[in-house]
Amino acid sequence: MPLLVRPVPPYDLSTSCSVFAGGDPAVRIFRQGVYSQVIRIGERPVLIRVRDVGGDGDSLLAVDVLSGEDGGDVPGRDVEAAVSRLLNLNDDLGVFYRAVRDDPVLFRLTAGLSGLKISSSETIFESLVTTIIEQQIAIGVARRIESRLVRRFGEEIRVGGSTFYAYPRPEDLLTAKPEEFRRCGLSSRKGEYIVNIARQVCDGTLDPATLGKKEDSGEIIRELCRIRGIGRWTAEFVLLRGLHRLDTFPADDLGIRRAIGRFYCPGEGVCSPDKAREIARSWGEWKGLAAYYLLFADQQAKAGPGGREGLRAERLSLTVRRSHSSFRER
DNA sequence: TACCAGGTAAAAA
DNA sequence: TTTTTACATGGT
Repeated sequence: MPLLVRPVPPYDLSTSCSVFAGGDPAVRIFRQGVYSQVIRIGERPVLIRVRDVGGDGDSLLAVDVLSGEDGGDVPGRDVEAAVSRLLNLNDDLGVFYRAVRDDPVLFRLTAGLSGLKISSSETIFESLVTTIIEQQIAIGVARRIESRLVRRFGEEIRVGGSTFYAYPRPEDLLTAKPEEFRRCGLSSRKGEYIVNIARQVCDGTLDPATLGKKEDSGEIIRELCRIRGIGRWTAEFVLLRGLHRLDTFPADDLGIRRAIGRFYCPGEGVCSPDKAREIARSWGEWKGLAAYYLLFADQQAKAGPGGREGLRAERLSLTVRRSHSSFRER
């Protein structure tokens, strides 16, 4: 019997998880309407499979929880909390849509992407590792390197004759050798950064939980930047994905600047970080989520209306657009 | 082949 | 203080 979870509407699982299409089936993937990943409940790794079984317009998620061969049951309430946190099911997008409805670009994009919520990393440590891997290289390349890393260092569980991997914890990476990172395609220097951070978490020098509770995002960014391998760009993405601070706006990010250029200054190419900040000013506490929508829309536009992805996305936006207006009122 | 892609730290100027 | 450079892989 699957666990049923009702997201705060609007929510669209297909759109929100489409970034994981083409992922590694043993690590994290969205395929045929099902999102699957190994998460930890307490310390226990379990495989979750999430699909939408809701009727017209209203999303209702069915979550199958599959333990490894030696495992027993885990509390449904804990799974619900973990999945809600991972997919940010309790975010109220209506508040965001109303906040940016006077911005013509975002008005149009949020209408087409209604129900798109950011997925979070399971832990702050995970978001640190992910974002370091992503530094400077193309996102697709980063994803493949990360997948090799998870397979190499993550705890494995066997479900139905297949193997799946949990994301490596700090203690799983403590003794990793530079050449092991190299074999995964990661530079040995990035490997160094990751092991250093793992060590700091294990010996208590760095306490992600305490860090995450700080009210002031700027203070967290300054603190993260003191860690070797973490610059402002990395810190800001950790705040977005690891701490779900949706007001964080990585203005230096090339992808975001390109997306803003495309939608706000057509023909001018990539815009400057200063210009990006200026345009983002009116988005208030929603700068980060707005940037995510722009990145997403930019990717769609790049895939092109003729491409498979483009066609799929267009069909999707047609089906969700019908229900969009109701979340926009008041 | 060469260059670039959701940067960063360290060396050089 | 500001400007280069090395680093990694894979797509164009």
